[in-house]
Amino acid sequence: MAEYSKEEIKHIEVKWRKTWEEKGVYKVANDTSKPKYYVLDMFPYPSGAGLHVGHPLGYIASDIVSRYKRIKGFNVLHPMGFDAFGLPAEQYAIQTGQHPAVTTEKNIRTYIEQLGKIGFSYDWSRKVETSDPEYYKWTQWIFIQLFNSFYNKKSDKAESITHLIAELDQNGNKNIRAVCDDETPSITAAQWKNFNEQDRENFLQHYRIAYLSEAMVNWCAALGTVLSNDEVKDGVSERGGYPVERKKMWQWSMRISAYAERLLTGLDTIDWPEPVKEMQRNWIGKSVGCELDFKIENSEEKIRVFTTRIDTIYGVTFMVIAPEHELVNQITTAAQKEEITRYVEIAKNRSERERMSEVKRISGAFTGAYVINPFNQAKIPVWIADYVLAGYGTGAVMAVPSSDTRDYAFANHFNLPIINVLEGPTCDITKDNFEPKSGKMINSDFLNGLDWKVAIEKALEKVEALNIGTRKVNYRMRDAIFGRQRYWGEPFPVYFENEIPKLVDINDLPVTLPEIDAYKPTETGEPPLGRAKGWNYKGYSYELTTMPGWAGSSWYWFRYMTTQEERAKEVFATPEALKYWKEVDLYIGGSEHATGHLLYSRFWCKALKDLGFVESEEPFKKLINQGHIQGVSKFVHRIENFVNKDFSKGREYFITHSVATQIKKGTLDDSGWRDLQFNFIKEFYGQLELLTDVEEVCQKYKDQFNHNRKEISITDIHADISMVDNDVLAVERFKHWRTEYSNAIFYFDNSGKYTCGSEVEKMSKSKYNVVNPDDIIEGYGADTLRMYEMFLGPLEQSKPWNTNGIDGVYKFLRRFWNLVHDNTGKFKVSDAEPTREELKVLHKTLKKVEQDIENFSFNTSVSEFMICANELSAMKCNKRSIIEPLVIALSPFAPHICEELWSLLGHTDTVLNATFPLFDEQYLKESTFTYPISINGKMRAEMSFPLDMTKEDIEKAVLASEIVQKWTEGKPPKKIIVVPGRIVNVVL
RNA sequence: GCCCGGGUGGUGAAAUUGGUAGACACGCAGGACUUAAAAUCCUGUGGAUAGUAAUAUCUGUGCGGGUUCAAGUCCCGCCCCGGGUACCA
Repeated sequence: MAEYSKEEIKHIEVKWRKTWEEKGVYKVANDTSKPKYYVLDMFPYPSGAGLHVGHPLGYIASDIVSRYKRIKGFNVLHPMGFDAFGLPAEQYAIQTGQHPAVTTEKNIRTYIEQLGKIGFSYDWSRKVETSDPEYYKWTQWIFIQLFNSFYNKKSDKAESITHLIAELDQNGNKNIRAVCDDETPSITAAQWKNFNEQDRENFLQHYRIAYLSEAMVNWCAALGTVLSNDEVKDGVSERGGYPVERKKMWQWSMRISAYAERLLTGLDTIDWPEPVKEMQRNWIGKSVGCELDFKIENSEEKIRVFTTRIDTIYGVTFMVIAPEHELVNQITTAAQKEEITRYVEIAKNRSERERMSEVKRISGAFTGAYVINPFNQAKIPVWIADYVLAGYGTGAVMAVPSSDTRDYAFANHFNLPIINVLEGPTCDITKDNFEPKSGKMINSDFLNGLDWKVAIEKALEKVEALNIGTRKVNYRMRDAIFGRQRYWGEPFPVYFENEIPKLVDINDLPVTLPEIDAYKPTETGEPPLGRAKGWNYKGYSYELTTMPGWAGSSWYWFRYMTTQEERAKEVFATPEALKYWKEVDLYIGGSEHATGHLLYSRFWCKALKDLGFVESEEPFKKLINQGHIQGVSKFVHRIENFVNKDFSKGREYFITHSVATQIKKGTLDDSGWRDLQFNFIKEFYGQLELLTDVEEVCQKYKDQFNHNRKEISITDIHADISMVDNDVLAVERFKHWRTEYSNAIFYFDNSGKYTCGSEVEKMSKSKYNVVNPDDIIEGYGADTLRMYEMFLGPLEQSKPWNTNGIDGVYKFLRRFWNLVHDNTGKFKVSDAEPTREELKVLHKTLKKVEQDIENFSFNTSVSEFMICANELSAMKCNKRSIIEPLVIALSPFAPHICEELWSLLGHTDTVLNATFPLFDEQYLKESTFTYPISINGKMRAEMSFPLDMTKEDIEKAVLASEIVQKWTEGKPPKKIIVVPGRIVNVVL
């Protein structure tokens, strides 16, 4: 007996969460008698800032689906865990010396506690943490499987490396068709047999799926570590500003390129948002073309290029190779040496992103060398330029300035010739409508007159006939670097014996992270693990890099399938569980993972399937992207160079938002500036000067202010959003928080308030704009938080957080509660027969809600519930036959209040074991429809007609109506369109 | 730069996928209850013009064009914002 008040909400929510836990209602068994449904949220990284209101957005959605599917009769797996390895914890460790495991554990505990308060139906007994040795043991185990595999093109799948070795023993590699490095030599069985152990391993590395290779990295000598592109700004490290150089390093890599084709075609079999599929397709970047050798003039060397447009071969007027190309030094003539060296030096350390994005700044250098066009023996100059990347294709392009815009810009800039080889209305590269894939060939010898597509095929035949190149499918996707020069990651199950990488015995897993004295690289530039004392495998030193962040998250959904008890069985997941759960039915997470996590996970899933460990080819059947909740940051505005420093004695001056904006725009007028001066003086001297008027004061202190307005600027400084209410700053709290500003002077607006500026930014601790779900729950309860986050808008959309509308959701829940509570707060339900109107409201709601959940349109289902509660309130309906089905339908959204009402309605079992009520179409049938009557497409009137009325009758009735008569002025309309059950449009 | 997404009242948004633009909320305004405030309830609310009023007309979905009986929705060209761009997760 109570009102739906703050105290009551807390009481109800705490009570039910405790009961659910005690009864273990969320514990999921691998119960094969029921159909399964696997709902997964993307693994959170437990950051030190704790959970903010952005995190639960997707979790609430997946929880609604989980609860809904459960009351629809499915056995639902809905687990949660933590992607616990990562750079932030390590960065924190470097700064504070705290072991990352300690801070990570602490953060995880906070997350679990915060998640617990929202009422999620997770089966916590299945939790995984990637940094837990019991978990990463299996990550290491998977690495071992991949190390021991190669990709056989004949069977089109990964196989054991022993198959490859057997074949090498027999025939060398002449019959082997496997994915391997480009520079893999051809060897005979005899050669193979003569190889010593090291040669053999080096050779096998060309084939292994997990292998060592030289890869380009951003090396920062001062920090002794490798940096991500993210951490490099303008060629120097973001932290500290130390120089960064591009350097080749031996790194573990994953031969994901072997799976390029399957990753591409697999996209057609999964229900993912089209944009994400598109991004993966672009990332994989399949292009069909050919590789072609150009002989270097006066040399035996050749330069190999890849092109998709071999048809334009007669338009090649120069060649561009990457500054890192291996032949650069060799081919450069003495005269060009200096220029080339200088260019290479500059280009080398620029990031790929910079090199690709700076399209307007054209740069390059001539090597002095020439190659010969194999089709017409034309002599072609060879340039280097940084728009050509070494890592893509062959690192060399045959430039056709008449059909490629970058080549054209380059040719234009350096005055290189341009030969048109295509003719047609859209073939002129200087025109806006230029379309490279159009027209017919000209200036192209035997290709003349052919359509470009046909010409490609003809030219390819010629290439093959002349034996100067081969057809080739190229993928933009490169193999994935799998090593990190960091501490806080999975150690590799690898040690080195005489520089030969060898695997740790499976029975010795896991290789646990050793303790080290500091989380920094060693003095000699080795990774942090180099500091570990006495850390070795049977006397041999371990691999010192660790696995990247994506290692642990590339298989975690399999681990969840296995119950805690089964995990003791020494398997990464039991075969029974894998067979039952197969793959994730619904995966919810951000689209920022489109080309990282989601691609790597698909890759590992396929590899594990090839090796016979799992059943599914694809890990995530359906994917939904969730938008991000952004923060709204608040700013105070500090005016710079306005008051003389000697005079102000270091006191800062903060001015209210409207004035700051005027200063920024340069629209503040003279009296505004005068007020600024006057206010400063007034505040500076306290009450002393109040007797004098503004003009006088300003005149007196004229010299204390800068009157050159061009030198005056505004600096925006973050204010913690907890100190800002409705844009108004609590000035004293701000001064207390930022003691360096404790004696600052504030300039208020007319109403005597200090108004802050705001901006939408990422929600982050450093921007002081984090909103914690705990605070919302404290004020309104978890049910309101859940429904409000859904009510905010479509799940996929990003939006800034604001609590402006939260009262509406809270009021709805209270209204729903009040349907079955009288005004003294007493529970009251009627067993009377429902009216037809009440049944209509019920079934309309059930229909809409079910459809909306199936379409993941949760915001509209919340609205529908609101409409329903409004209508039932108006009818004063408290009938059990109406309320009870609604309680079940609402329970996935607001589980606490519904569980309470369910129990008040007399049920002893949890509402989770109820069955979702089906809607009945018979209550929704209408016999008439109110047609909008438009004139020339503009709605002018409404008219009701029976739904079975014929078009002709409607037409007559509409034309006869007064309103239409008014518009037609008696003349017959040009046309009249009647769409039954939709609209009538009269065209005049 | 390239790839992907988004832009609708003062605010969050909705719109049967080409068919009444602004459902549902917040906010605001007015009213009821109250000694008063809070809470609650009721009414109104895109903008402009005219009218005491019911109402009427025009205008309106980032900007400029187009297709159509009909465009927030489809097509072409721009502008702005967010994500990714290979060691953030």
